[in-house]
Amino acid sequence: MTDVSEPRTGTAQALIAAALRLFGEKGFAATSTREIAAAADTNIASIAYYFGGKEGLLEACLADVARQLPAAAVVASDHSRLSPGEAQSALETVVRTLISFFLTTREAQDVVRFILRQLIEASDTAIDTLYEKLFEPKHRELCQLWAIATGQDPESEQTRLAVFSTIGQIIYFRIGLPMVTRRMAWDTIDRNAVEAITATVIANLRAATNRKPSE
Amino acid sequence: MTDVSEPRTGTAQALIAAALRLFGEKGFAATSTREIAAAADTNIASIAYYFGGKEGLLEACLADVARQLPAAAVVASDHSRLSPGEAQSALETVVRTLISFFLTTREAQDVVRFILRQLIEASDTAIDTLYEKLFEPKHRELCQLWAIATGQDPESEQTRLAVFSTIGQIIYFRIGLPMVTRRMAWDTIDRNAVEAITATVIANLRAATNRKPSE
DNA sequence: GTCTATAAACAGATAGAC
DNA sequence: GTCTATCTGTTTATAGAC
Repeated sequence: MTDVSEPRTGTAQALIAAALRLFGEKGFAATSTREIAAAADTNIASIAYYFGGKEGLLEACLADVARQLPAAAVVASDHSRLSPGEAQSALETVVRTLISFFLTTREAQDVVRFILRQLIEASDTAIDTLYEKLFEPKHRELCQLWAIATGQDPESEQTRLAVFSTIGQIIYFRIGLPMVTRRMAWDTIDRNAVEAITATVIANLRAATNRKPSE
Repeated sequence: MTDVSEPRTGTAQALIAAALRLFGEKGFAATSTREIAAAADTNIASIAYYFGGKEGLLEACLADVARQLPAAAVVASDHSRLSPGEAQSALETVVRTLISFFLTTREAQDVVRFILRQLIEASDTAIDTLYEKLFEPKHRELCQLWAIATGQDPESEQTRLAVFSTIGQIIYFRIGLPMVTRRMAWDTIDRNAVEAITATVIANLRAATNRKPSE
């Protein structure tokens, strides 16, 4: 078992990719090591060899996600000099990017499913990893944009919760997608569906950021 | 194995209650029948006897939830005669009820966890059950209230998605609770926490329903 | 209806050949 | 590093006594 902090290659990487997909699809407990090994086109013994066991493979998946994803979700390089209008635009861009990432990006689908599942079934330590590496920095960034756009305090309770409620809508449209598609009578998530969802969330965002700070 | 459509008693009911809790806590695959039987204070053979197997017990849990929950989540008896203001009030009451149900109701916690988990890991048939019995009727009701409050068409794409985004915020505050509590530095979900979340969602709701129909 | 004992399949981990 | 074969424990399901 090699260092957890550096990227993998070859068989180890194939195992992580396969595990990420299968853990996301069926859950950790429901996925067998035999299945993972077969999907990675190797043998079960290699899981113990590289990761010490099934549990170690899960941790490696978490580490992999925590390392790769922040780079793919850059908001902006420097917020401090933005005008309120620019901050609002930046917020809307983030919303658009996140929605299309969550709903359409093929390559990211495995990662998204994996993360969402971890959110529900993960242990405290796994959640700590996701929170510190992924969630907290991103949320804090959005709070700063929100503050510039609205003139509020970036770390006020109101701002933090408002950002959560915006993120929440996006995440829900992914988690509740089976319910949404049935209710909307969509058979696929095409451009129009994504655009309709985006329009709804952006409209809510605008309505929320236009609120007076005193309200 | 008896009829799935009628309520259970005695051992069968104890098994359903235990399974509901354990499936919700750990997931279907990670929960063993031994564990369920022990929690229900009976033997593993009784699961096969009453439900035909572990899978049958899951279906019985779904049926149980689908039968019990709609009764506990009544919105209003008759919407048709409400004024826009009354409809708005009814919407806000639903939001308050749902948030306190999702975040604080002790007795409902097992059911909530079970449903949220099913939403992610369930098979198509399980999702169909949840959708038809639980989700669709409730969503349709809320769309009617939304329509009265805003003057929009209750079945327009815009209305249906707006209702989804409101529900989404509530559901997310439950699913993402581990992240929310960390970010908000809450150690428990007390009255103040629930009130802060409620205020955020209600403020978003008001901002959304005040939108012009043409927008 | 309830329960014990057990069968048959499967899990994750590992020893050891190459 | 890779792989097969196997060990050991656990799983669900079931047979059969009461």
